[in-house]
Amino acid sequence: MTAERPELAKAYDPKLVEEKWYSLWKARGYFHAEPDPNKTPYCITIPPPNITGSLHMGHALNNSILDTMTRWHRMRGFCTLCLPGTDHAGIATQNVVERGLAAEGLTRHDLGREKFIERCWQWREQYGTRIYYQFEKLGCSYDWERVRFTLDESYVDAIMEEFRSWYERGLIYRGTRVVNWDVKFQSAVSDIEVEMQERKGKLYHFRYPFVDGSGFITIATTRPETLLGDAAVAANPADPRYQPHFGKMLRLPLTDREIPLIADDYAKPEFGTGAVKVTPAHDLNDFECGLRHNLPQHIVIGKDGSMTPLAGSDYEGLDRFAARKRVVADMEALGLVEKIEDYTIQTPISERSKEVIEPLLSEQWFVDMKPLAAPAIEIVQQGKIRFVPERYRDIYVRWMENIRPWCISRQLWWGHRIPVWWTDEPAAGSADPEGRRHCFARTKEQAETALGTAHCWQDEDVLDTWFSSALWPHATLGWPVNTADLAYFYPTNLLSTAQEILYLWVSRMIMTGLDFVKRTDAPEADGLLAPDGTTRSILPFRDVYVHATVLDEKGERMSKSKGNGIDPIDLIEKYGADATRFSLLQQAGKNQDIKYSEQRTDLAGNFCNKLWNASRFVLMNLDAATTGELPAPALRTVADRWILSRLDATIQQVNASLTTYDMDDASRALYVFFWDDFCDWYVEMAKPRLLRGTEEEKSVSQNMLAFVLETTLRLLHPLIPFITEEIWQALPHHGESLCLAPYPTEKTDWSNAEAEAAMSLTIATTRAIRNMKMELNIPPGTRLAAAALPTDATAQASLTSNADLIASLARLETLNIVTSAPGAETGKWIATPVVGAEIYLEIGDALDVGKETERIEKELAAVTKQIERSQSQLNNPNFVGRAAPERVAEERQRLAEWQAKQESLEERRRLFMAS
RNA sequence: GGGCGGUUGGCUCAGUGGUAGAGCACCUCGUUCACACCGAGGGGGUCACUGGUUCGAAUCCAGUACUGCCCACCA
Repeated sequence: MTAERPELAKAYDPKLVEEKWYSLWKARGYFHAEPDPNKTPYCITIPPPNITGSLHMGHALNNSILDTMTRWHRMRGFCTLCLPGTDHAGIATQNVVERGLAAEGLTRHDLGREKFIERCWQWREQYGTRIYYQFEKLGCSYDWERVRFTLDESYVDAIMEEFRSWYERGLIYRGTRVVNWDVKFQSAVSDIEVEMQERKGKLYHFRYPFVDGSGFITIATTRPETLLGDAAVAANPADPRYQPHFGKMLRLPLTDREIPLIADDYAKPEFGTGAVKVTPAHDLNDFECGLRHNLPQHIVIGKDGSMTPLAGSDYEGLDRFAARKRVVADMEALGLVEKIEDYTIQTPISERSKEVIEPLLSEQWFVDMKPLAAPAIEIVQQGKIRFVPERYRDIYVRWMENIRPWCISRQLWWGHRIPVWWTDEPAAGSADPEGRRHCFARTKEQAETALGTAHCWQDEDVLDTWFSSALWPHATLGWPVNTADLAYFYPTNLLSTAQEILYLWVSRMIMTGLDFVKRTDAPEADGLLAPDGTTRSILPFRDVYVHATVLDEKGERMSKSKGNGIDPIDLIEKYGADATRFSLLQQAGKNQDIKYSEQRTDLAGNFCNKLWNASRFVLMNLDAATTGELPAPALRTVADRWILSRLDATIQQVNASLTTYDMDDASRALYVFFWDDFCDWYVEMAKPRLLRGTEEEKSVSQNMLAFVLETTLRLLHPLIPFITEEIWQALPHHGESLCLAPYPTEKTDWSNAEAEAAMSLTIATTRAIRNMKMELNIPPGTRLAAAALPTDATAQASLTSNADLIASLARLETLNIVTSAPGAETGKWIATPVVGAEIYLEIGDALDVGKETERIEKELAAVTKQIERSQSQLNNPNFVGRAAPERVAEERQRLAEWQAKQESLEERRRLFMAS
């Protein structure tokens, strides 16, 4: 308990509050974690943002969630590590650096590989970590002493080990197949980095004549330029239109080639003419079809997107789109165009360059994913990795079951160069004159030894960025070295991410984790028994939370090109980090997307302001002797017992909601408790004793307020860390920072049904009186006398003990608890029934018979409606016979209450009619 | 084409079998002791549609419509 406590400024200014705390927390090392055998570990390795990135709304949402979970566990006493880092982001970074070069009129080839990579590093030094500063602004309590980057030396060791292992096991292999080719980067990109867009195009119907002059076949295509690479025309074997012609040769127009008409069930009879041209080098389907029929693979489009010599001298060197026009024109000149239709084409676009992807036959490195996917499916099906929301589990499994080989080579410079060395000299003693061989090696020396020759060179390509991020959870903790961190913090607890990288990233982390991290003494829940039967393959994380996508207020995806993005840093500047976090957490539940509007943050800021002002009120009424210790039960008023009961319910709700990642429920529970229960009722009920009570009453009230507020701040801190710390420091408290204060846990002895019932009668009575005054336009300053006629002994007791309280809340002169209705003959009072009592308000000459009759009629109508509903239910023999008996009794009770109310209203109406 | 969501007051969303809710917006009132970024009171919804299950459906089931997202090699 510190005697000297800082004071709270009069007005809440998030900027002043937030600036000082982060650096203090960081300097004191609260966020740094070292393995502690006396504690349970809790670990998150945050999704590493690209070094090209700056904070966007998705980051803000995800990191608000991650930090809330981190702070919550730290306060609960876990040894808590949240490890930050960044991703080198191959294509994205190369893109920005090349753009920079272009501004200087240079290309990467002007610099050469080495100099270019130097430029990338410079860029990374300059801008690559600015997002860390933005995380700090958001309040993220990450361990900055453990920052990792995917090109760190130790991280590279992990990637080399991954490659070596898969290479030696034959899982990594060299293959020639059609890949998605990005002509701008001149590199392969993965299926996942290709987005399909609907674009307007044409469907061209071309005639291919038979060589023997017996007519022609019409085929349809959206890419006429690929005609030049056609190796066959296929039709379905069951298609009677083509059955007589299978095996006949066709003359491929614009070329001197003859191609066969083949039978393959990949051709669908119902589409177009039922005949499809086959271009094995430029279409994945055609490629596979070509393999089945041993067709030649004519590469007619080159890596730069222009036509190759194989396309013929008329076309060589033309850009693919120019070649398209030229082919159409030439076909028209030959009279071989049957028709051209408008057509919507699903066009593959490269996510990074936005260029149309060219499917292209090329030689690449692949990983065979099937054997890696099997355990990754099993562990999820066994429920050892929990997906939240659950629906993503099935989506994951379905995708994993259909997994395809992963092309991991990229023809880029920025990234991890593939650790494979080549030579064209035959191995010693080998009879094979075709000596092209390769081996795994990290250095030329190793390669020379392995290949047995000095004449060798390293593969030019680099690895797909996701090849490195796939190792994130274990590689950041030290793998392949079995460090103390890895032993203690792994498996990690939570992976929270956006749904679009479920496959790209999450599934691959699961596969690599299970494949590479194995332990002999691991508990069953941490993994799968490995094939050797003595070790267990360890899962990388226990929970996968897939957060919502943040859309704009119209429900559209935020994007730079649309210009509808919101910069979270602007929000933090304007409303504060606490309001920004709270507004996002309030919307983060099991929903698939969030329609965000700035108004939400403004409103969350109002909540912070309310918190500030209510705290200021409490603080200004404390004195030096206030300890903030909970007063003994005998000293607590019914209101005190009530607020503790509400507080306990809130503690339980918040802890339960955080366990299931229902941030929205946790936020709502805290909002309602603080604003409605604490501010609107408890503080108002505390005022008489706090401001005008005896010394003892005052002291109990001060300690109650300080205690409840301090507990509430601890509950709120993981969500809104800055403002809660600022206020907490000004309150009586234990410890040096709220970051390290214990998180509230349920206190079942606070739960108090009796106090809740008594307070709900108090609140209902207060509302009834306020309502009567308002409806009859009684000037607010008027102090009236009121009476309450309880319907039973319990109500009698609680009304009697709370009479003064109600009088104060409802601004009455007095509230008398009576045993019979006040004299009806005066006609100067009005009444409202509540559950448990009849409330009378004496308004004397202010009574307006017309208005009062109107008020009674309105209430009667509502009551009558309820009675009718209730009666029809109770008159239904099926309901009485089949519904649960408690339910029927409850309905009877309810009906009785409505009827009592109706009776009293009718009685009142009669009196008014008479007067 | 396949899969998965959503549809509740003017707006944004809670509510998963038993009396339709919140915040904002709207209307009325309020400058005495934290907060007008506030307080008090009020109006406003046949819970998208159709059918089914049930004593009883916003809630469960089937279908329809609209809408969004993810996946996919139909020329």
